[in-house]
Amino acid sequence: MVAWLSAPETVTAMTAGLYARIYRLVCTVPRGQVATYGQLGAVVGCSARQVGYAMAAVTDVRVPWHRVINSRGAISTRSDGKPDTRQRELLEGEAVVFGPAGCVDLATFGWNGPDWDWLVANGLEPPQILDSD
DNA sequence: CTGATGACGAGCG
DNA sequence: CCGCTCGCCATCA
Repeated sequence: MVAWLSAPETVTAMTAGLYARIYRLVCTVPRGQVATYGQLGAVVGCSARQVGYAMAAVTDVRVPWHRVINSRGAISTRSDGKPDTRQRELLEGEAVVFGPAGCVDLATFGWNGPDWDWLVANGLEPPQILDSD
């Protein structure tokens, strides 16, 4: 499952750490659902910016990057200042509905987060487990 | 090491 | 709801 690091020699060491976790997490987002940058960042322990930065660096086609949108439920613009139309097409192909404002209803299509088993399997402590006493 | 850069997010008017 | 500012922090020159 590390095929996206097919050329580690041409990639800086960082991609093997944070980016790999982000990509692996994105791969767990089921079809027909969407996750936000901040949500993913909260799981892997980084800011939403880093998640967006990681998505920009995705090259592996197996990573469902199109299921990652911003907190408003809209598709973030690329460096061009325009949203990637391909992303919307892919999501609509998974029965994800866009509202009149070009936004997805996160209450309906929002991802609930990774399973506990996934977190443990990836060596991540479940977030927000504040058992007082 | 220093400074600039972003597929972001929360606030504010 | 819309546009703008500021904080965020890994990455890059």
